[in-house]
Parts: sequence; C-alpha cells; structure tokens
Amino acid sequence: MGKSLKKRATIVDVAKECGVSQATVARVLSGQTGIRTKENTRKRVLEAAKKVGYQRNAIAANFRLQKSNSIAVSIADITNPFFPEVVKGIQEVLREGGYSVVQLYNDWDSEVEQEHFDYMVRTCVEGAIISPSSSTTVFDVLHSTPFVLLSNSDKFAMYDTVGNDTRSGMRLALERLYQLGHRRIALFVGGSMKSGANWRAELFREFHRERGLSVDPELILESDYGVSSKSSLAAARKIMNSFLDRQDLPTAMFSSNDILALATLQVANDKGIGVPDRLSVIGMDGIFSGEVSYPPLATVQKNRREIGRTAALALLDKMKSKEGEPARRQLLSCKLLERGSMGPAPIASED
Amino acid sequence: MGKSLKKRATIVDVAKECGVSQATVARVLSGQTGIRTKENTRKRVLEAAKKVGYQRNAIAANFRLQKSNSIAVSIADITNPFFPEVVKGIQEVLREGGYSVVQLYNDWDSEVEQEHFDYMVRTCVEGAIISPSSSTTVFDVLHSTPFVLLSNSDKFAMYDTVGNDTRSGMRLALERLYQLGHRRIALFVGGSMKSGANWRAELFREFHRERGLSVDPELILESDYGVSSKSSLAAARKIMNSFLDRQDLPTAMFSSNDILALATLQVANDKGIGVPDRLSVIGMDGIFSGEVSYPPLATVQKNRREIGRTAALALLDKMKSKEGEPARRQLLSCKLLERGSMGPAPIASED
DNA sequence: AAATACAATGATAACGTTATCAAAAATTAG
DNA sequence: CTAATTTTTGATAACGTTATCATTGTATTT
Repeated sequence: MGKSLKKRATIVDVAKECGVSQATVARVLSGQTGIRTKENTRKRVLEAAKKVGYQRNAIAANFRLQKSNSIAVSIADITNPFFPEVVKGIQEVLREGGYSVVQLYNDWDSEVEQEHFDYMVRTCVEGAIISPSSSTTVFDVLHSTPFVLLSNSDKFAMYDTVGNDTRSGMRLALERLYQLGHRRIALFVGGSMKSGANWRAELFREFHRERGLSVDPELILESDYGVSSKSSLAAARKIMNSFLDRQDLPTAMFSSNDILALATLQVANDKGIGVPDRLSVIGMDGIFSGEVSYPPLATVQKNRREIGRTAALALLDKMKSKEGEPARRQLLSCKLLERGSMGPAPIASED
Repeated sequence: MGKSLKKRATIVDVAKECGVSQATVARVLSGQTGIRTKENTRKRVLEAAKKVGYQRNAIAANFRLQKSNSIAVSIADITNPFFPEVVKGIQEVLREGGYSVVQLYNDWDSEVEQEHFDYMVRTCVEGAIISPSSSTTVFDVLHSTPFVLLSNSDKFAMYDTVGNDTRSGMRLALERLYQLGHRRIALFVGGSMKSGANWRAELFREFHRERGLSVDPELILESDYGVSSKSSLAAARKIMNSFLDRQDLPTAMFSSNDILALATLQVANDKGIGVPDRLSVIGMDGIFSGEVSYPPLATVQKNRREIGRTAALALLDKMKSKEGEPARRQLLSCKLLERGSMGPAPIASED
C-alpha cells in the first residue's frame, strides 16, 4: 500500500490541488515575468505547489521550448594544467547566462572528438567551445551549431577563434633576454601540438636575423609529444639530461611551455648548473607549478581565465547574431612574468 | 525563397521520404537491439535518414523516456589541483555507461551549492557526485536523487561516501619519519576544510603519546583557509616566513596538503635551510607541482583518478539498487611517495 | 488449399511543459 | 444599469520520440 516510488508532482497535480486549470498553474510557475495573474490565485498556486512538492521538470520544458539550455566544452584533457582555469572562466560567464556546461574530454583522440561533436548535435547543445584536438579537426557535423574555437592557429582562420598572441609573447621573452645581455639563447619546443614547433623555430630565427645574430641549430630542441603533463615532463627531462652536459651551454633558454621549462630547471638543479646565474630559464603559460618551483619560474603568462571568459562571451555573441557574419579572431596578449629563474647574462670570463 | 533556417529533420520527415510509417522509422533508428524489421525496409530507412540528414533529437527522446542521461558533479573549484584528476576518473567511468557529465562549481559557497542541488533536481539528473563545500552541507533537496559524496568525514557517515584514508596516510608519513630518526616533528595543517584540522592535531598527539614523546604545541601550525591554491600558498608562505626563523627548528614537517609543503620548501630554500639535510618535508595529495619542485616533494599520495572512478562506480551501483540499502563508505588507501624532500634526521651535533 | 502461426508494419497515445486562442470574469465608460 | 473594454482564466494543441496494441503480410503446417 505504501507508494515507495512516488512520482514527482507535475503542474497537473498542482492544478488539482488548488482547483485551477493547469494553464493558470503554468503561467504562475513558468517563472516568466510580465504574466497577468490575480495576486490571490497566484498565492494559492504557489502554496499548492509547495504542498505537493512541485519541481519544474526542465527536460519537459526544454523539449517544449526546443532548446537544451546547455553548452558543450570540448577539450583534450582537464588534467592538463592549462585547462582548468579556462574552463572556470567559461563557466563563470555561461552560468550567468543561465546555461549549464557539459564538458567533453577526448584525450587528444580525434575519433572521440568527432563522437563528441555527434553527441553535441544529438543533445541539441545551443553552442560549443572547442579546443581542437589537432590542427586537422573537421567541424562539418556542427554546421548548424554555433561554436568558438580555443586556438591561435592560422589553420582555423575561417572560424571564430579566441587564443593567446603567443607570437608576441614569445618575442616579449626573447627581447627581454636580449636586453639582459643574452646572445646565446636556446629554444625548447614541443609538448602539445606538434604543428606549433615550426612557427616557433621560424620566429626564433627571424629574431636572430633582425639582430644580425647567427642561430646555432643545435640550440633548437624539440621534445616528444606527451599525452599528459607527466609524460611531457619525463620526455623533456630526458632531453635536458643530455643537452645540459654539453660544454658550450647557452646562457638562456626559452621553452614553449612551462612543463618543458620546469624540467629544465630540475635537471639544471641536479647538475649544479646555477639558475639564473649560469642559465636563465623562461617558460610559457603561467601554470601554478611555476610558482612553487625553485627558483620560481619566469614565464610568459597567458591569462587562462580571461581566455575562457572571452571565448564564452564570443559564443554568446555568436549565438545571438545571425549566421553569415565574418569569422572573428581574438588574440589576447601575454604578459612576461619575470621571476627568479631569469636574470642578466653571465659575464663571459676567460673566453 | 531560400530557407535560411531549415529546421532539423525528424522521424516524420524520414518516414515521408521513404514511404513508411514513423513507427517503423523509430524502430530502425532508435538504436535498440532486438527490434524486428525486414532487412530491406531497414536499409531504405537508413538511406532516407541519411538523405534528409536525420539526427536523433536526444531531448525529445529523453523526455519521452523520462530520463536525462546526465549526471552532475558538484565540486568547489576545478582549479584546485586536487580535482581535475578526480573528474577525469569520473568521466571515464560514466561516459562508458553512456552518461554525460554536467559539472557545477560553487567556489566554496554553500548557497551556490544549494542552488546547484536545486538545478540538479530541476534538470532530472539521474545521479550526482558531490564534494561537499563544507561539513555542514545539507542534502535534503536531493531526497530522490541518488548521490555519492567525495569525503572521508565522519559527519557524512549516513551517506554513501568515497574518500581517502587520510588518517592512515598521515600515520604512514609520521611513522616513516620516526623510523628515519626524526623525533622533533612539526605539523602544518590548513588549506581547504577547516574542520579537518582537529582530527589531524589529535592524531598527531596520539602518535606522540604512543611513542612516549611529548608534543611541543608550538610545532602545530595552522594556516589560513585559502579559497584558491594561490591564496593558500601565500598564507602558508607567510606563516613559514616567521616560523622558519626560530632557533629550535624541527627536523621534519608533515603538512596536510602539498601546497603547504611546497610553500615550506620555497621558504626553506630562500632561507638557506637545507632540505632534506636540515629539514625533511612531507606533503599530502600528490599534486603535479610536487614533481617539479626542488627538491621533488615527498608526499602521501592520494590516487585521485581512482577516487573518481570509485565514486562513479559507486554511483552507478546506487542508481541500480533499490533505496533503503545501508550507506556504504569506501576509503581508499594512500601511498607514501618518498622523494627528495625527505631523508634521515640530522645527527644532533653540539646539543 | 485452408488453417494456423509468426513476423513486420501502422495507427495512436502518451511524456510535462508552454503558447495560442477563446471564454469568462472583472473593470471602466457612457 | 447596460455596453464596451480590459483583465484573468480555461481548453487545447503542439514539441519528437517511444511503446502499446491492432492490423496486415508472409511463412509454416495440416
């Protein structure tokens, strides 16, 4: 006799409870402003709703309204220290807009990524923020879903993108090193997207050319692609372990991400190579670990939270606007954080 | 004449396209196994679906089936280095079970947390994994939503919980320190949940009592509550800056989380206090930053991925089972990671 | 070939909400 | 005090899918 599984109350139940039509109940409880209802009935409905324990069924409402109220965030890996802050920024903005956020992680697997795109269409997400798993990701499935990419690659110029101006950021670092007297600088690239290595090396050479310096090709180092921070770190350590044994060390090294730089720092510490006295180390990203390393890691900081916020705002924009508008590309500028791991170039003694 | 906003195709469109009833189309496309359809019509339907670009409307299906296919994860802050791995573990398991994961961040604000609980009920999530924002969080709203808590607190004994056996973990660390000859050990607590401080201090005293050692109350340190890793770090640094100036330093320090320990490491480095020669430092959690600190941070590692996976499995279990089953509490054991920041106690010279 | 069994298909009713329009009630104007 | 006007309410049709049942079609048995 005990109804162990009591179904949840609907507007019909509320209507019965207080003797009005369900239409009236709906008007009161739909939470819309500017509805016309007598204050008296309004109160009665509210009471009845409370009494029967009414909770709006968002699934039914969304179905009726033909919207999901949700937005997807597709990234490779939330354990990558770059992403949590980004996601937080996204959430801040979207939650304010009344959207819920569904996160999808693909672990750099483009097949999984495509499945996630399918999923987005199926579940009728109203928009998506996507950090492409590779530079060859295809977005065809999403032809009628507004989306914004987290990227600064030229490859995606036809889409709305939000990214960091890593080119300028890298120049910032190199210029400061030059200013501090460094003339023998190393470049350490690798990590996430392999494709990035090329333009960085190119920019590196350009920088030297502009100043009439020659580039020692042996000072351009590339680390293996790592699927996780842990594996990236291990790969970078390995490379540094042999590199830092050489006689003609550079006086400074710029790394394309903080993990590489932190690996360098550790190996240098182990080998007794003073940082920054003998070697200045600059990373890129501004992850938390750089704050607790020894010495604290100088880095080109990306404002990750801001990236997230900007992307979310761009998406909301795109969702409002009609289609056919030109792709908008936003590059946020980076900031050079001069921390303990960088300093003036050592004075060349007995050359 | 150009239909700029073409509505997406439904099963009715597919049915029209190939001249069968929508019931037949539904049977073919609902993806259920064991449906009986002639191979010929099946093929025709599939073709027609492809032709009109049919994409199943998951909202409508979920509505009809009275389920959301989604599960909520409520945590305080994804930028807290503890959580990403946990969330990843959760996702791995739940995605395999066909659920999508909606993440909700409350920034340690219990009001926001309650709003999120309301949201879960409204959106009919089929289950939730919750890291309570405080030990006084109330779960009344979720009376008919199955949930699992990420916690090891006794306060939540009436609910299903998954947590780390931090008590044993802490003993592991203290015992190893004792074994290494440390007799003057400091305890540094604080960080996230204030309530945790008490039992840790209690356990600390108990440990000393068992070995006939007296506890120097000045070696029990408490750091301010920090809403982020950054602020926790700053608070901890401040405390260490004055503490490490004292004459009678301990030979070892156990911290209730890695951030505190990393702050200690940094300040010790700055003050020229050799780690581990003069001071052994052990943290707790096993966050990534501990791998790149100098020296690498010894820590009591929590298997965060496993916590997530276990919680997700527990939730799936709970969702299947009838209500009324006793609360199940799972405590995963911790592992002591002996890294460079810990070592034998220094030999007491000229005492 | 007729009777029976079984497989395949079609018609239709939900699911709970919102929106539209018509009807009723209350208010105001003449 | 009625007529016109406005406000408030009620009846009902969607939204797209799945599930139930009845019906048709096809194969099997006697």
